[in-house]
Amino acid sequence: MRGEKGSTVRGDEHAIPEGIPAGADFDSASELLRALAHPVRLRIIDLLSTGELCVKRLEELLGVSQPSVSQHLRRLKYGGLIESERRGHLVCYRLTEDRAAEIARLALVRPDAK
Amino acid sequence: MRGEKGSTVRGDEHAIPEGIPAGADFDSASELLRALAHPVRLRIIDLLSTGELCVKRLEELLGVSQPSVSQHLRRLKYGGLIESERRGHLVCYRLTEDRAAEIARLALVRPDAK
DNA sequence: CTTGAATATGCAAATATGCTTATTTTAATA
DNA sequence: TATTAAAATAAGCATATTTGCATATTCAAG
Repeated sequence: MRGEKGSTVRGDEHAIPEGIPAGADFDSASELLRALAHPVRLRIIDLLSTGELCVKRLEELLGVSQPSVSQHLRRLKYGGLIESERRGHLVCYRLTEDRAAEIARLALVRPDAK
Repeated sequence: MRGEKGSTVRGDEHAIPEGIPAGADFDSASELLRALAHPVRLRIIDLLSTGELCVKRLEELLGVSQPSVSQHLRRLKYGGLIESERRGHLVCYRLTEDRAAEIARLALVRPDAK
């Protein structure tokens, strides 16, 4: 991307229709969605919606290399979607809020199986 | 991406926890989220949740160049989130289903204003 | 204080995105 | 038919992601 980062606002706008959640933050929202917009991360969120899981277990369940799992977890963590806690020599992850899981579930619903 | 495309499945998995929507299609879901994961597209979805709007009007409301608006619209259209209809020399767009707007609204909700 | 398992990081190459500036297509009208 | 407005496409770039692999780092036991 070349521009700075905010939602581009080039000219003056006219009457704002409505429906826009007051001071909605479209940038943060899109970041949240980007964090979720990856098959592996979606599966991680889905798996964690059941309960806490450690990296090792996720690696097995996902069938993805450990470094890869860690990277995806880091991304989700930066996004504030999950949090971790060390338990012995395992590091367990869990969701910090339900929003992520709700969005994931909505996105996973196939309205009309392709 | 270097590999094919599907959610990587490298080894055999063990007991699948649960919570996973049967034959959930994580790839399609992540595509849907990627389509929404952009501030301008989120605003478009939000604006359209109010009702039909033509490109020209969107261009004004968004303060984004016409080609850019068209590109975002095309992306949303490919994702099946919106549909268009020609009205005179204007082309109007509207949501095809509520899912997109619901996800957008969920993502826009600030649980704890930063 | 070694050892081995579990995690985290760093990199480089391949892709994917998004924006801007033309150019083209479509349909309405003079 | 020639013109014009509106929208879609194409081309060129700069930047971001994703991946796979290699390499650290961190712990918990011995």
